[in-house]
Amino acid sequence: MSQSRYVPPHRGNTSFARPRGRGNGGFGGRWFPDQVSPSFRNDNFDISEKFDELEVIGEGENSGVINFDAYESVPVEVSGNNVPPPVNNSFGETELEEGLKRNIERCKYVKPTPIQRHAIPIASAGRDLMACAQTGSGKTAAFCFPIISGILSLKARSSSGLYSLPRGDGGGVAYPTALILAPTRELSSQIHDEAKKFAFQTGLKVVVCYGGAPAGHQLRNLERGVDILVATPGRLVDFIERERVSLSKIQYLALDEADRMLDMGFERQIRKIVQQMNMPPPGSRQTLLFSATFPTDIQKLAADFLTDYIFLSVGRVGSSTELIQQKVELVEDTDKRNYLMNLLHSQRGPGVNGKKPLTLVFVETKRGADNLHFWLSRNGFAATAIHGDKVQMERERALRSFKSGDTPVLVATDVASRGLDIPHVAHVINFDLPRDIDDYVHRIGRTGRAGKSGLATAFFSHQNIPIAKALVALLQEAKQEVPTWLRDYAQSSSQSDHSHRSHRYGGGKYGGRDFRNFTEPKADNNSYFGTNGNGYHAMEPYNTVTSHGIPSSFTGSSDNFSNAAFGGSYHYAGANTESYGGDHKVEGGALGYASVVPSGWD
DNA sequence: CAGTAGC
Repeated sequence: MSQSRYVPPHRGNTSFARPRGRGNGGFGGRWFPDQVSPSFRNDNFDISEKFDELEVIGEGENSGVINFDAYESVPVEVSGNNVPPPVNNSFGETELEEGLKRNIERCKYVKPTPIQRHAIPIASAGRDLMACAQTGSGKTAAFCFPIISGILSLKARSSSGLYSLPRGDGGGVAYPTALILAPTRELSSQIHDEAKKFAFQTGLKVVVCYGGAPAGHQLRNLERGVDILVATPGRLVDFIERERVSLSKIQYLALDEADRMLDMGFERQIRKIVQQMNMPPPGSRQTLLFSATFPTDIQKLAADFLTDYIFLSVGRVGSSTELIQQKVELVEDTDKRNYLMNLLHSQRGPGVNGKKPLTLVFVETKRGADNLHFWLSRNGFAATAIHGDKVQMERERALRSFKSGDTPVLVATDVASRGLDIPHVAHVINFDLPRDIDDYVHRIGRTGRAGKSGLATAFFSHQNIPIAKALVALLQEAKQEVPTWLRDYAQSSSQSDHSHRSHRYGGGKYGGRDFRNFTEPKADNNSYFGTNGNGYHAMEPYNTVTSHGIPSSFTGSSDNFSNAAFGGSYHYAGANTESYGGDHKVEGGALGYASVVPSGWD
């Protein structure tokens, strides 16, 4: 086995060997003892100094030690054909390239999070993947590691003459090998920072492109060569149309916040980039989709981009949230400001290390953000605001000022709701609740990251009745207290989950279910479909899928299913992870069809 | 309807 070959990097002295890791990954430049994870309090003090010593690029804002205990008992669902087994307890077991492993070690990530344990072997095996995992549980590394490792091994082979991987061709056109797309500029920037750390001294070049910043600098970076391009859609399309970037050599495509990227407002751009800009088709590239939420209707859209993919869900979709204490208060619009003021006053005491606790306040509109920011400032609160009508410099300044604690209150629109890893956010306040419950999940996920606890307070007004039902379901799922009045609203409202998407959760609310398992017609003699109850069906996780051939009823029925594979599936509770494979039984038969064999990319 | 996203 490859793990016996793994040789820890030479500088791995034992004082490093303790669980620590990433939120969304990062180097611990600053680190504050974690009030809520006392189990690690005594052995973390040396993170930053060890780190700085290594000169590994800059300051990882998203530093942090993972409280692994918080993740030990999460449910996992995996389905698809021939699912590669997870690794257990260390990155040493993975088949990642040595250069990357060295950086992982430098990052002090000694132990993969659950999403990493499962996703890395799947992605390393070259499989397409649709993955759901809680906010703050380490998704960025989960897709970055296999991509970086994969490119490194391609290059290794290339030097022996097997592959030719063009980078800038001298004609001013950049040919990235991997493309990572994200829905906001700040998130792209964050992913870029992370990926650079992971690719440190490997020779790989990571470049980021997004709007609102001068194009010249980004273009110069592209000209110097790019292996991994991180981008937001608009600027990328611009560069492609100007023929400064070509996607014709793409072998890895990752969509972070994938459901967002395929939702209205982004879907067309993504389809254009992926399907109409010369990118190799599914089967000729590897596609990785990650998010904390993955509504059924979006899963169906996403299937267009994938081939014989594996669906992976770690923890309830839209949940991590047992770590986040959620409160819902009945506050009418006219009372919100006073209520907020009281809340902020009540938490004015010194926070971690004498810093004020950071509070992130979400509002519905850009104008609302400005108004509330102004009002807070006038009332003596050091606040700032971020939204899409601000110029990029202001956006970045606001974020920086919030992270540093200079302005411990940040008023934000949904521009800040997804992916941003801001350490030490103690409290997320939904001043205005979003219309979509998934947005709520992402917003509160700005706290309670990397296994730490957090607090989320929502102001529920009359206008929010449409999401009452979904909110109650979510609170129950996360084992939170549900106010009686809210339960009443939920029962009285005829609204189902959403105004126009009531079917989105298909067969299982928040279940992180693979839609292929409950929307497909049952295949005879394969009773495995539709057996997903609440229990954990103990299953043999791998080598269960051997059959081929797809029922004719599947084949031409829908574009959405053209690439889908229907295969084995397993669930288990995290309690079983340590003895993985020991106590699982085969769940049932499997069916699938021969996957498209990758046939090169040009 | 809001929000994100290029000049």
